[in-house]
Amino acid sequence: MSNNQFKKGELYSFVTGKASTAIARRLQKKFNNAGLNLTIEQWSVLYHLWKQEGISQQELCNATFRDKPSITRLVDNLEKLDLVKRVASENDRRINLIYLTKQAQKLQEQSMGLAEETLNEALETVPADKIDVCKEVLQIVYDNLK
Amino acid sequence: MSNNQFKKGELYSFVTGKASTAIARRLQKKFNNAGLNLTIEQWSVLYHLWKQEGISQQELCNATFRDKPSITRLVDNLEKLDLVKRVASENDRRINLIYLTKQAQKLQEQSMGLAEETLNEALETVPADKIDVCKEVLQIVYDNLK
DNA sequence: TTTACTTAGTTGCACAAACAACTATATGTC
DNA sequence: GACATATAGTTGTTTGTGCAACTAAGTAAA
Repeated sequence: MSNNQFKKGELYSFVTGKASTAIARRLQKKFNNAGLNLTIEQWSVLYHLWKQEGISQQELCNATFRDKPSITRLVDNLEKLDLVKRVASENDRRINLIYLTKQAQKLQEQSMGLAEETLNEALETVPADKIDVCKEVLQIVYDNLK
Repeated sequence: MSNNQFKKGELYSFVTGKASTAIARRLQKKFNNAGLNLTIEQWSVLYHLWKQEGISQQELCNATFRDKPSITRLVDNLEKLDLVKRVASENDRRINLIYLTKQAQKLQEQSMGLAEETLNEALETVPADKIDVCKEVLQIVYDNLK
């Protein structure tokens, strides 16, 4: 069917995720400037734990689209930063349930504020209906490939 | 002005680039299956060299949105794979001009074909006008943040 | 021409991703 | 219960990114 929207020059940005890379860099800078000692990847794990803590590493894999080794190491580093704790499940000894520390709970409001701020800067001047179309397309892309 | 399009659940995908990550993974798999021993990042450098070779590492930085150390190492690895050569500029001894080897020239058609194929799979079922809006929004995002 | 400044590229370090191979625990079947 | 199989998580290796600090080479001004 060849959806031939993509002449050469346009192919590149889609594959490399120019826009999302720019967003992530901007947010990382905001974290650094605010003295938050936190990577975007670590934040993305906390993001899901703020919604619901006490979930397994496997559930974090599914939520963050990462493989198991990536989550193992992110949880390692978050534990070193004293932001999460691994707690072995009572029912199933294979499973680690991940809980937030008090310190991590304190980070939620500030970091989510910076993330929202970043997106507002990114989408300044973009009309709401176009944002909606864009979100829709990106969701379809993900669904087509997952 | 608070472009409040972003409730919590939607914020995440934008920051993490879910869609572009999925595209890159799919393309990497296609490279692997085709026996192309090439990372997406290496391909993204070749991509610009196929358009114009003999450019400097700094120009590759600008073209690929990477910093100098990243390009240094990508060129290192491409050199090890015998896909590019560094040639010191005659006029300015600080500059390395990057040239493609014959082997790299052979990769262009096949890898670009796989990239196009990937995008067609990603955008299957997405109407052309929506793709256009999406491209437009992503470009604005990039311009707003760069 | 000596000094200061700028630009191009490299190196070291910490962090992260993808893959393969591994351990430990659980489950299902005979 | 003993076996095979599946699932959860870890470790090793290669590759890439971002930052800071560095070297080498070019430029400009005294």
